[in-house]
Amino acid sequence: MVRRGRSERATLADVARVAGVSPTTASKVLNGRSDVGRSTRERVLSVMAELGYKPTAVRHERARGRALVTMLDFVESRYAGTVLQGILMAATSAQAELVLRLPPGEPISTTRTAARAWVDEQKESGVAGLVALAVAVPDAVLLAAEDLGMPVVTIDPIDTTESRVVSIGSTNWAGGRSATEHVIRLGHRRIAWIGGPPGSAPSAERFHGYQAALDSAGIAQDRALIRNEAFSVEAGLRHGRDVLALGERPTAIVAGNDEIAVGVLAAAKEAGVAVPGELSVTGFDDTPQTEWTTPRLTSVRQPLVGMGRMAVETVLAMADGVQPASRHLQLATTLSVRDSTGPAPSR
Amino acid sequence: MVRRGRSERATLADVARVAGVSPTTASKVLNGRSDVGRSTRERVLSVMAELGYKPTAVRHERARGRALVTMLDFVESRYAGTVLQGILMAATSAQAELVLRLPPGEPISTTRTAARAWVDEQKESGVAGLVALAVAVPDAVLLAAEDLGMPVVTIDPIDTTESRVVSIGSTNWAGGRSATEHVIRLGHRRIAWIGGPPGSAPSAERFHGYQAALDSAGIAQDRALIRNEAFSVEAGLRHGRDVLALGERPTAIVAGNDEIAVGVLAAAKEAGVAVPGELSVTGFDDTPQTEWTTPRLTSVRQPLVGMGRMAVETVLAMADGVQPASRHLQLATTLSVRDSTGPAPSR
DNA sequence: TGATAAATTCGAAAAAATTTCGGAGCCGGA
DNA sequence: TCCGGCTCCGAAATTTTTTCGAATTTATCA
Repeated sequence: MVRRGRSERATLADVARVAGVSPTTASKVLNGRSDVGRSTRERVLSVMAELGYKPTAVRHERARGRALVTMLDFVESRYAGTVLQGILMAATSAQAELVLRLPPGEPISTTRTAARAWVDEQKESGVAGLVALAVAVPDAVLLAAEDLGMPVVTIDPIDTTESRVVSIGSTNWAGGRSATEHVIRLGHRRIAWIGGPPGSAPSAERFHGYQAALDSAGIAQDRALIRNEAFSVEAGLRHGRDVLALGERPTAIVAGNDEIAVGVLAAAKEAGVAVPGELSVTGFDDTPQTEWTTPRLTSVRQPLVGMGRMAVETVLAMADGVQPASRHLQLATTLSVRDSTGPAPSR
Repeated sequence: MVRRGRSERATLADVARVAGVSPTTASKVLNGRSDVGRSTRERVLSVMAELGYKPTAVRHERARGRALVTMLDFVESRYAGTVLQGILMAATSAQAELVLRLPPGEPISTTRTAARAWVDEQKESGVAGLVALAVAVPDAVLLAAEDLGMPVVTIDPIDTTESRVVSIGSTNWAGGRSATEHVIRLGHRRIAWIGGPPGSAPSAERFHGYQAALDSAGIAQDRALIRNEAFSVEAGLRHGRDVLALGERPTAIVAGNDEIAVGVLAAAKEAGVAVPGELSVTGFDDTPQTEWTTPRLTSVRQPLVGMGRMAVETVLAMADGVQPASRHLQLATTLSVRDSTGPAPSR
């Protein structure tokens, strides 16, 4: 009366029969009752696994689709929004659920066991992998994830020293270099750098690209023309004023991101310096703002959507057991040349 | 055989008897099956509450945490990003999972049964409610959600005619009115309106606020000064040029959003019209751009984060059975006065 | 407009799962 | 050896869920 062709699903009674116990006992095992002997419990459990028994009542069929957790701090920026768009699109087309999370707080990020419990919980609820967006994923969580076999991919990690984690970024170095080479090709020789916070890895990488371009063009670096403070309009404005007030002022300024560049444009306007006539300015990120600054801003475009997409694809592949070709993937940047850069003024 | 003194707990059968349905139906209500009529469901639910029926075995957890689905089309805008930030924060503090989704596609949005199956699926995977962000939620899905008792809240719904759905917005009308009143107080009398797409509800509401302010100040509307096309810099630029080229040009322009306002500013600069000396301009949305336009843009600030937060709180409350006070909630806007508005030129 | 198909809604019967309660076996002490 | 207390299990009763078919309403088409 049981193995009828129709009923594909194993029932509790089937499990009980195979395990040689009563349905009652099987039910007790399922519900974690205490009045079941250890060996009996184990036998029942193993039969359940074998028959693939699913508590009918517990309709937690995660089998439908995989879930993916994305951790991020702030959505409220175009950067995060755009990457998220890529993540969302990729997740949708891979038929994976996308769960958003703030990074875990205190106890989890520090304690080893708490982290492990957290990851375990994620796993339990069907999460196939983690995508961390521009957050400092704490070591504890990473270790736990690794131990439990949950793939983690970070996008633009704050702290890139951790090489165990798969990370995805754009070629900040190449981007910084291409922006700088662009103005060098336009004849500029006195080129300032105004970057983001000294601790920021992306900012540092972009800066190194700037340095590399200067080096290979045989241009000496001038300390006075190099600033690193913050990714903000205010910082750009302040350092822009500063740099333009120098006795021998630069003819080009390479900014660490678009906001800084906007600040620089404001400083130039203040000082009555014509852009691009007397000064060329480049940004980084190619945010929509670049289209309606005056003049329109030349900027390095990061493949933000592509980064999100790549992160999802990588995580899902890892969940399937495919190791990525490289632990650190970089997508190419491109330079969007607009009106804020021009030939160096002849003097 | 039922009302035994010993068994204090009401059983499903008791509920069914009191509600005048079969135990089968009561069970279906308990499990959110779709084949129960609306009124029957409500009756059973109320009897359950009355008798204090508790599912004997608190069906395998579920207690872990609630999940919330947010549907959105595009994350890649500051608007969506900011609202999402509020949603994420509120969801986190309510210990709810946040699942992101693109709006369901073809078969689901049209077919009745497909929509119902979709909602059912959501429900089974533990989703407590739906938040739809600036999307046109198809009727089919809404109906299905309502039938199955899944709360839905829309934020800035594209199509506000649907009054059954709880929606959250900002006071577009009041915002449009306050911006217009602001310039009226500054002495302007000839005030243009450049808004978004004619079909857009928010745009229309803002426009009506503009009209109301003119009316109560006793200023006649001038057809030539009213434009509605698109929420874009280009549209703002084009109509800005147009309006400024009029014989008797306006001394103030109220724009439907910040992008349009940016376009207007560009048009004014082109035409050599001083802002705010000869022309006052207001935007709508208070995006960060407003801070670094020249001059800095006066704009209506929407409580975007608050809207996200409110949506989550409302949905979760509804999931707990609390009906919202109103089916359409509006959060107040405030006017951020900056440098792009000034006294009307005396002539 | 009428007929035909499809869908909705409900319940009886059957199946599945859980709880109650009692009993077998197993100590250890009297 | 007998007794009380204990653990572990299952039969029966109870509760819940599922299946499936019927009655009714709604949509669709000729």
